[in-house]
Amino acid sequence: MRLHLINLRSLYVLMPNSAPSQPLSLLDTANHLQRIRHTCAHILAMAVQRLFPNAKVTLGPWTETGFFYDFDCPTPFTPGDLERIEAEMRQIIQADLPIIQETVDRAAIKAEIEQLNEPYKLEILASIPEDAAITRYFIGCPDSGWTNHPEVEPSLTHPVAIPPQLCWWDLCAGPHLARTGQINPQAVALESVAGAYWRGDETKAQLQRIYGTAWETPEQLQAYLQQKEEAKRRDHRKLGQELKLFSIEEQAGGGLVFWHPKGARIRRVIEDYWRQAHTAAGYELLFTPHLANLELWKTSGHFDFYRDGMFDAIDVEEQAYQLKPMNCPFHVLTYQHDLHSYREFPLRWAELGTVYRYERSGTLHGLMRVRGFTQDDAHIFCLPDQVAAEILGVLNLTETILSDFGFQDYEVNLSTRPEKSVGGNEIWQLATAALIEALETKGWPYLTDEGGGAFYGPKIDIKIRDAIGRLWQCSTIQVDFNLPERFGMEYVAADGSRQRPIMIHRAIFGSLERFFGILIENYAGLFPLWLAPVQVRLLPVSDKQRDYAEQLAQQLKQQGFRAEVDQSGDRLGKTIRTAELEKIPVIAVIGNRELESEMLSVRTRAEGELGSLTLQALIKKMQDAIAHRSLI
RNA sequence: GCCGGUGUAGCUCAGUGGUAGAGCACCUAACUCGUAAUUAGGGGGUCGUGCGUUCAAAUCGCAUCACCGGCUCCA
Repeated sequence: MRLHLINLRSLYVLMPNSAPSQPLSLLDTANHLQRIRHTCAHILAMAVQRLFPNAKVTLGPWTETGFFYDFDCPTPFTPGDLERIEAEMRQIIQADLPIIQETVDRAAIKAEIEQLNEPYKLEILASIPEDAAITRYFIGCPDSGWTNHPEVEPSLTHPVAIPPQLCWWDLCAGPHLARTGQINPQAVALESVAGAYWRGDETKAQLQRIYGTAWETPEQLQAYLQQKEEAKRRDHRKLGQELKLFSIEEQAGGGLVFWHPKGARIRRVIEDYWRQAHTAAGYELLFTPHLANLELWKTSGHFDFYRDGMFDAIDVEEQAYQLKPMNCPFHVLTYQHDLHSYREFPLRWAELGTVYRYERSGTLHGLMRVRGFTQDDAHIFCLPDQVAAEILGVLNLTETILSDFGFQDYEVNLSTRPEKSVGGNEIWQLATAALIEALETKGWPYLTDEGGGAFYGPKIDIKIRDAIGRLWQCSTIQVDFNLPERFGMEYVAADGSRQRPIMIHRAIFGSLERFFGILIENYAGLFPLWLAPVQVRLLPVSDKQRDYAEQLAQQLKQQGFRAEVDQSGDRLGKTIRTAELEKIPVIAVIGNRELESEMLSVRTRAEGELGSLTLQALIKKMQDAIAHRSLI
């Protein structure tokens, strides 16, 4: 997942991205942890400049888990450098230097920065509004006569001893701690170095960003590191490999997903469930091509607006054809084939549509960011006064589906009109009001992202919270004024006139690939019984019980279970170990005792050994677990 | 795409200029076994790819592809 850590647009308004309406008050004394982190960023910058006098400082804010600082440094920082920088930071912390705020005069500080040759700081200074107060923060005592870039001989082999009168400063709005010694050096760690662009703009200079984490106590640091380990343990790329769910093949190209038999079984369960749920909610299901004449994409506007995300066109008998990056124009064409009456509305058309988008190589990431994926897409064509009810219907269906996959905690965003957009103000207001009405009827709290909508209409995005608290964006509901206009869509109204329908785009999983990745991580590979690729494995104690085990497996399969017999010929202990490592929910041992008693010795992933059960009792137990979508 | 890192057997990894290794997996044989690894043997790699340096390259250089950590992007 990408964590949006902070807003970098202005050094003077530091705010967590998750709560954009609550900037950190400069007078806020309660945010001790943020002060720790912000001060750590300064200490990091000070340490780096002491060890690497050529490094230019830029800026370094606090984040949700720590801090970072971006440097322009001609030599790349190595992992070994990080260790030395961290050691230097500890020295600065342990020297317990005072941190002193000073309000400065613009012209005077400008001259001072110029003298220090810190071009990025000059740019920051220039971006501070004329009427704003300008402050700097010293680490160490400003009266000591020492200043940045001290004449201390820097050393790359060992930390530089900190003279007590040392001083370093950074242009900054604060807030900070009063002394470096208020930081627990055992609760701070540097994490990684990465590339970053100055001002987040890829046309500007590439900087080196050093990430660190900082907490109030060593225990909190340990807890954070454990959480990171847990996320690593659940990584869908690792589990996907171990559980033989999917792969991405270098020979085929990056970002193209191969669903292996076990992953494909899960996908089929998901798709079957999805089709059933949509049919029940009044949707029709469509199938459309993967490719179409490029003219279609010119008509839709995608060629103008999103060409960068499309693969190059394919020449077909001197006509340009385009691999589809979206399904919507195909649904519009399907609509256009017939003349529609208002009496048919709302029309709800859904498709598991596979789209292909050009994503830059560096952005590809397992199942989360790919170049070919299947959207659980749908388009609703309706009358203006049906929009709010349709949106509400989508919210209800979304809740039903997501909660059946174990997601009950959502964060909802409403995104309004962006600068670059189409359509009249009136219709934007109408659509936005319909989205709000639906959200309020549903009773879901939401955050508003002003200007975050699509160019063609406002949208609702729903993020789900997973088992370890991470948020994932999946569902999206968008009102579209653009496509009906561009394609000249019409319906016949009650008075016989031709009118333009409203179009709603929506996806609940978003992409099947991505949702599968989220499921793997959410369940840590321990899929609930209804999703498990192998639900029950029968383990014959020796070859003598193999035929009997096969008969039982056959009966289970006839009841619709995904059942199989261990064919390895290994000893019992090994077959159990194998089944456990494969995270199979139910295993049943078949030995002579079971053969004679016609029972099964059952062991489940959640409950351990259950003792002897009849086949009927096991079937009942599994049917219950499937009905409740539980782990068993 | 950009910055940095990585690429050796199906998987996880060792191997710093001189005849490619281990564990697991796979195959074969023996054992016919009771709740997380039976024993023995065997097969398997143009060391991501290409070009170069060298008497000699997994090892050094350049290019390229893929992946990893980020940035940027994400209709």
